[in-house]
Amino acid sequence: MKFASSYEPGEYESDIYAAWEASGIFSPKISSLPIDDNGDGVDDRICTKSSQTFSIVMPPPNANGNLHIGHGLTVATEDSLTRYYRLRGRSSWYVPGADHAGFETWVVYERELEKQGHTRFEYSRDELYSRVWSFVAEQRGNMELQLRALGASCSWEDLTFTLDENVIDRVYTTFEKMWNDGLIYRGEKLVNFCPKHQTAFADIEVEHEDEKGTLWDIAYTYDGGEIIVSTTRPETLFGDVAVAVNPEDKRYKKLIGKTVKLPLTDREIPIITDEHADPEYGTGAVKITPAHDFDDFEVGERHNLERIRVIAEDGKMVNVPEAYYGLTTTECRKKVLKDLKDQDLLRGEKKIEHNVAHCYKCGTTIEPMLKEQWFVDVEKLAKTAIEHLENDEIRFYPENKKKVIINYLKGLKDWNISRQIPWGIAIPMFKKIDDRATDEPEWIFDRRTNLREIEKAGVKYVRDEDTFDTWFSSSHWPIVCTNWTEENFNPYYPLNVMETGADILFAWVARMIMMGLYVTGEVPFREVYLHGLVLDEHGKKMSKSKGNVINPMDLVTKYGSDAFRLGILRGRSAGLNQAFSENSVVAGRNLCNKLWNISRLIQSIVDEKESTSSESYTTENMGEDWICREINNCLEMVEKDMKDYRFAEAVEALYQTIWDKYADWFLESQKIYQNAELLKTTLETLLIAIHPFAPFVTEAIWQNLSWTEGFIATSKWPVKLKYDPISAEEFENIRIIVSEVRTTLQGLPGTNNAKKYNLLYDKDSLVEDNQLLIRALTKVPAINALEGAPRGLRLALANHELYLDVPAKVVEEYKDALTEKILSVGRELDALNLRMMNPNYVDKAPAHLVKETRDQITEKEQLIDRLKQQLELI
RNA sequence: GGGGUUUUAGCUCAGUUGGCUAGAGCGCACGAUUCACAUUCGUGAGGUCACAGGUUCAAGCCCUGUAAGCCCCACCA
Repeated sequence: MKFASSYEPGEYESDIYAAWEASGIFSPKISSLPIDDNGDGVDDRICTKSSQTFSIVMPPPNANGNLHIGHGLTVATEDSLTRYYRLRGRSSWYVPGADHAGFETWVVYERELEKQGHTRFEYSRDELYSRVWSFVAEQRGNMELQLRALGASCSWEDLTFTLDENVIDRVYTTFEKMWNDGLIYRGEKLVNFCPKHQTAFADIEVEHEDEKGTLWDIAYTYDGGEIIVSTTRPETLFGDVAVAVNPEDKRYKKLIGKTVKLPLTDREIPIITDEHADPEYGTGAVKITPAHDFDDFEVGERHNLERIRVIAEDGKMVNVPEAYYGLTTTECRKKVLKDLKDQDLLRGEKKIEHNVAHCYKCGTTIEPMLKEQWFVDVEKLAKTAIEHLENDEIRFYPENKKKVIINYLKGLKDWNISRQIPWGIAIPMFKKIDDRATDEPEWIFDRRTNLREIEKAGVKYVRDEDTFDTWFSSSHWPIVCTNWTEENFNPYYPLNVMETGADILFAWVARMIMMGLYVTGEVPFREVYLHGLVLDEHGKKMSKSKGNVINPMDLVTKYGSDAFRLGILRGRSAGLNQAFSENSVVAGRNLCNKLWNISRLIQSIVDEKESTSSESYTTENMGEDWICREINNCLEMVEKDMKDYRFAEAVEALYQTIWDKYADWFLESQKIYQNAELLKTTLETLLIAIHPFAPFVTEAIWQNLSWTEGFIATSKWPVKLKYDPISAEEFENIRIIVSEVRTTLQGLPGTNNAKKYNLLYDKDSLVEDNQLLIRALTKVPAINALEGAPRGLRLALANHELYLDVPAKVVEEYKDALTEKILSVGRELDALNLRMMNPNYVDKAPAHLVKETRDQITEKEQLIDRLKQQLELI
């Protein structure tokens, strides 16, 4: 095959991915079944487990949607790790996933139904479930194709969908265990309820926003007086069961224990004391509505108060006087206010700013609603998780997140796992409907959720209509993706690393840790790497409403998959929300093209030399030793950066080495002396080293090169190159000389100086021996031995006797620049001398630093001498 | 209210145990040119490291405080 003059990703990427996939190289090589090769009855995988495997699972993208830029970062990060460890020889398993995304998908589907003029209430739960299933099935596939386009080297036959049978099975097993352990309870609690979506939300799914509101003062009367309470929700007064005042509040001391008449009703309610009442706020007296307010619920618990529900799930009034019955909360508020005013009980109103909870999908105000729900008692789970975290069993990147997650777990409230939507895993609980069977428990666990009714021992039960909170099932992710079981040892569990967004640290990571420990007794992963949000180029959050959303697929199409991966990893570090810049993707694209052309050049040299394939090379000149040293340094940096999850730094090191060192110095030098075997080895080394980040272009090159075999994706991580360190260091002198020649020529008056002036050397074997090379790198027309007295312009930085053969007239024009240079070196010298004159520095600083300073002083002094010689030559 | 985090060149970011004469990419300026690559090569100009104190021989880095931004959690009847 031939190398075109530029790399066109579109021509290679899909074919390459298809070839990888067809060859099965992304499947892990170690079976998940027990192996006992030596017949000692012990599973042989146990001893070598951690050093031989690498496992990572994909946070499942929504099966129903397209990938966004955050997924792009996720894949770039996770796949780089996977490919790196695969090259390092580990049996690597990257398990892909798809999320049924319970609520997200439900919202989309319900909108779809509305468009068709239907509502969910026309169908049974089971009908809805199968309808959404088909809906998602139609959409699925998009997301998987996009993951392939990003180069994700995952094991597709292991793709796990969150509604797969084994997932449901595992979730039921856990639930059953929790039920038997008494960790599951049915409780009447206030939940965040969205009246539009008719479902409860976890606290974490609710968004709080500041809003303008009104605080009304209402008079609650008693015989011979009244107490004024302040409220933002007058319509809930029908649910009031008490008025609370602060025990320290002197104003109301006398009223404690009295009863007052609840306005617009005949009911009498007591005046109680509770810390919750803030004397500073409003009138200091607060109405207590346990069924419709979170704080009041707690006050009610403390004082054992009744909970009166006055708002139904559809957002309409119930359990209220006839005149208000069936009104919406808004209508009811109006009427209550009007009626209070008519009865002269409304004593004032004040505009305030307060924080209101909203549904994160539709923006509807969340109604705290009293509901029977399934809860997980999290106390023990959280406690165990904290113990293991404090025991440093999981390493976090960034480190500080460990503290944050422990802090969260310490204050964790019981977990409401019921959701009132059909799209999800059915809760496997059945309620007794046979009242005569009084000895039987009210609720029983049963896996047969495909049935609406079951019969056990002659008693009939009906299935709970609710489904699980998605986090309940996804907290099993490391367990279900690796097919962990109670019976067999699994070499892929715990995962080596969990990679995900820092924004779901609480919702997901914390729950996976609790669940992993509960189910398997082990932490589910050894390390956690959290990435931040990808912000737009101005550092703002991407959102549809702002119109600043960037589609990763557009970038892949425009610049190639590798360019996207290199670009998105650049300038990014763990846990931080950082801006995205298309420029970085452009730089990535350019690097791919550079790699392509480097390979093209090397292939042409190899062809020309008809190099017979031999494994070893010998270095023959300084540049060759030098590049081996630089490549070794680069490998070391990449290895360390990968261990520390410093992807941006690893990419940076490779970029600098490939471009600045390999292409601009080494390959240029190879235009004089060519070492085909070394070129082959060094190219392979660099291609493999950057393969984790740029899989497609490196594979495309690998397949085009005449001497390589197999896939680069499954090649071996390179060993360090052998070289002569003294020779390598000598090449630095050449670099210094070349750089100075270039700089000086650019600084001289006139243009095209490189072609005008020759370089003269005096008794210098380094320059004499490397004339060709220096000429090629500097472009000077000739390099000659100096004859007679020194002339022209002496090069001062390089510690060699070198002169540019420049006419006196030109040097004269350069004089000012030279004088300025002498002054600036003089200033640096002064600073160094000042440091040495400080006795504390000489006494206290480490000896090697003091010596370094002394050496620098000597160097500067010599440099000034040489610069002065330049002046004298004029 | 609690917690976290950021502030370094025009822009986006490195700077890991204090040794810095503060780096990179992009952008900018100047120069080169067809023999791997204009998705190129060479050279250069850009910085009171947010601010104020402190510790130290030495502070971008450590400590105290201030300011501005961002994120998360809790919550205001």
